[in-house]
Amino acid sequence: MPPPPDFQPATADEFTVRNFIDDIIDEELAPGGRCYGKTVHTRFPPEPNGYLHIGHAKAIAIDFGTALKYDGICNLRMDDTNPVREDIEYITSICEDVRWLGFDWEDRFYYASDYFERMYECAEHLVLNGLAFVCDQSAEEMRESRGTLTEPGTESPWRNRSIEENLDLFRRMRAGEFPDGARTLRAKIDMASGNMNMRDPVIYRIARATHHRTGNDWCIYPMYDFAHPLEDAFEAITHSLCSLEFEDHRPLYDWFIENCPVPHQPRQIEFARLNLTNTVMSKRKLRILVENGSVSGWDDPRLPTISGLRRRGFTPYSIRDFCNRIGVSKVNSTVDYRLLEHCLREDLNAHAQRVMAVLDPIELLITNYPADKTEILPAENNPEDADAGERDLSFSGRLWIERDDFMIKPIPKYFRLYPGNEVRLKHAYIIRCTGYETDDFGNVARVLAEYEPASRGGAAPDGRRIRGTIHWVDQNTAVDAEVRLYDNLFTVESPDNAPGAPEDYLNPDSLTVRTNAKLEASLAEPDYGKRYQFLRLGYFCHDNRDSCPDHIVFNRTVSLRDSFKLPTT
RNA sequence: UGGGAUGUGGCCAAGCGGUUAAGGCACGGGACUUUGACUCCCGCAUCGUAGGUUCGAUCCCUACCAUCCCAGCCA
Repeated sequence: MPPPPDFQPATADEFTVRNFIDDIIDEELAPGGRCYGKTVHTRFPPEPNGYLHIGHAKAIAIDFGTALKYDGICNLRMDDTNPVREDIEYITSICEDVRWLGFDWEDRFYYASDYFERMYECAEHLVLNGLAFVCDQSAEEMRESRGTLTEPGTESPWRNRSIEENLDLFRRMRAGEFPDGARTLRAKIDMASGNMNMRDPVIYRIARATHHRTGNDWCIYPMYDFAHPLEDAFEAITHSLCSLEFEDHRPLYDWFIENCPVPHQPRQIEFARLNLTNTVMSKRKLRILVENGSVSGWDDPRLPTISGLRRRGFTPYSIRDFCNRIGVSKVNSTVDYRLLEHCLREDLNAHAQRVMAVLDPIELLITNYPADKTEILPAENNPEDADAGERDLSFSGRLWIERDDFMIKPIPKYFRLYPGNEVRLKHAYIIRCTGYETDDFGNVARVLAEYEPASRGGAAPDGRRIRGTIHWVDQNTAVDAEVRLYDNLFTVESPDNAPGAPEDYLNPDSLTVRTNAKLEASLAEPDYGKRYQFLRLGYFCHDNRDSCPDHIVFNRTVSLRDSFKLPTT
């Protein structure tokens, strides 16, 4: 598939932070090790039943990143073994997201469903070796006989059928002779195991569901525990990296690898999945937010979905950087979302084009500036990047400035505009506030000031210090726009652990819309995928869904750090 | 006396018997500043607890405590 417009491919030199998985791999790659002489081969195996989120980004970064570190390869594989939950629509979005994140599976895009025939053969092999049996227990009976966490289960009455009968029954299961749920194929392991997964787990169920790829070819489908190790083995995966909850599935993973005729012996290694403060990460909880209208959709910019982050304006690099910085370990943890913001700002600071925009405008009238005069002032595009060049700004005596940048009676340490005070208009002139006008309601409607002609460009001719510099937009050329400001979706750090439901902690101010924003003229044409810094306000990008030339809509990706807090009114 | 795993500062996370116990984020100071941004300085831990082994333990042993995962014909 073609790369997305803001494609930033991941490179091996990004992945230098070592972790415990690398220690294991190093050992296995050494002479005499399990993988001596082999190419490290990993895979990212999403189930196509939902959208990817930043938790997946961590897994993706580990799977693809580990391959990159070792000059190995990583497959993208749709783990589509349960047709009743999966849908083709998710496949495209998953591919798009992985690609956007900067990872490349080249020609190694696979479907678990492509292995259904080989998996079936493995199952027959188990039957033939007396390691699997067809069980007639109902789901309820099976649950009852499974035992509990502290008590062993009891063996199924069908456990000791002959190999011939099992083979016959299993073939008839495949042939569609039995109704859904009537029988299962189970591995014959140990009903007394302390590990529930080893208590004769089901490996095939009967389900007449139309599979998005195999259609109605099958009426039996393999279970994850059986299918996954086989998929890995078929693809010659050396390291099957997954999250912690599969730790106690590993004995079963190994059991299938040992007992099935597979060409390779992959090893499963588990790591802790990502949790982020002030948000939720599970597909189920995200779905609730989408379906109950708490957010506008799966790509709502407040969501930690990859599509939401993309729409919000995150860069792929910042997400990869974040994944590298949080590290990889086996400790359940919740990472402060501010680390994510830090990675974002760091990337954006270096690359975002600076522009000026006023989100909550009030008029500034420069009384000693000729009424019909207009001039063009140069402005640097990015002080962090000398190659970014300059652009022209139009200036006149009638400007828009930020409401927050004026106070009738200044609070302590306020060095913006107030009667009598001097301030610099960024890139333009030094002005002194001479007064203000209010509307019928007593609100400030217009600020009056005089400019110092000799300070063109912003420098004080006598070198005196000007404490405050504010941004502005020329009324003559201003572009109207809607600007959306975002804050945490939840007011508590761990909505997952707080009493009640996450929805009880939704932040009513997670979205603030400024419908009357004024932008400098250079922003008249939408440039999707381009990131801007609105001076003193933060980083912004066009909303990739709603912004158009007739109605410009910007999203605030993240605010600038701000050590000065205006009292909240 | 079910099984599996984990415990290093507010949040992540190095450390693998001898270190002043890395680094990042956050936080608090300060410098610089035509973005109160950026950048730069400074500050910020005795390693879950209790014993033990050792000349010496965050690293080894024992016990205890806490937390997480597992009883889908989901993945």
